[in-house]
Amino acid sequence: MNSILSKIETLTTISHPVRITILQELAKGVKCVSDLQEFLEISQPNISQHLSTLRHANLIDYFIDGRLRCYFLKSPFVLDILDLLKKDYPDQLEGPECCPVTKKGKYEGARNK
Amino acid sequence: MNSILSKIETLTTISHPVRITILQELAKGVKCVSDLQEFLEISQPNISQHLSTLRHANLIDYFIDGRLRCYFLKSPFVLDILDLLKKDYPDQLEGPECCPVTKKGKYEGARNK
DNA sequence: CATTTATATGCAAATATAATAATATTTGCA
DNA sequence: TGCAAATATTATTATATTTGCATATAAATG
Repeated sequence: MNSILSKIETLTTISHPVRITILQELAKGVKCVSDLQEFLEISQPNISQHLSTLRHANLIDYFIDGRLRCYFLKSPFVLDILDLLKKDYPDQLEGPECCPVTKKGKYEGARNK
Repeated sequence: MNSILSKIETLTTISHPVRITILQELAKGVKCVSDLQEFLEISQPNISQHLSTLRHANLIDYFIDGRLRCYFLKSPFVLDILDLLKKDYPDQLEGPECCPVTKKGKYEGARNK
């Protein structure tokens, strides 16, 4: 789980509004499927599918309580991502002032974008 | 750029090995397309396509130096994500010990997963 | 001005993803 | 046992993404 590639796969997996919402809920605590149904305006089978996707990506797991499946968050990396989603950002970084150096460029200072 | 939804879109956009590699390079400094060609083992048109994707997502921009296009990173959010990609994580969070409370569960302690 | 270099664009084929609908599985309880 | 609740699975369809290839554009060079 620490290779760049597996983290990119994780990003791919979680980059979906429904799955992010599920993960945000699970970050608050254990939830069973019907708890999640109250938050999500999609069908139960669709929720199950998203849960299955997240589980196969090793990001969540569950235990069983009777007929409930109680899901919880398993990935510390995902927790960090969720934090960044809450964070506030300035619109954009300042671009390089002028004369950046790349291998091929001479860059005499013109920035005629 | 500060809504959760636009951040999720950003995640979707960057969740691709080639695009992450491009962004990591740009995080180090300005690069023109042919600089990037040395890192990436894909065709030039394909690189241009990824750059175009990133640019339309407002994550990078460029300025022109002669026939070079000098790309740079524009999104502070992406910088933070790139940092997380380098970070080291424990394999997984500890699950809830027992008896978590959800709306519907009684959870008398059994954790017969 | 023709050619070369750097880069972009458009389109088609292959592939992946998402939502939906229908059905199945498991458990609790009467 | 049998039924209902909670959840999962599968197939199907619709849509999006990725890549390769051919071509286009724009600036520099001879």
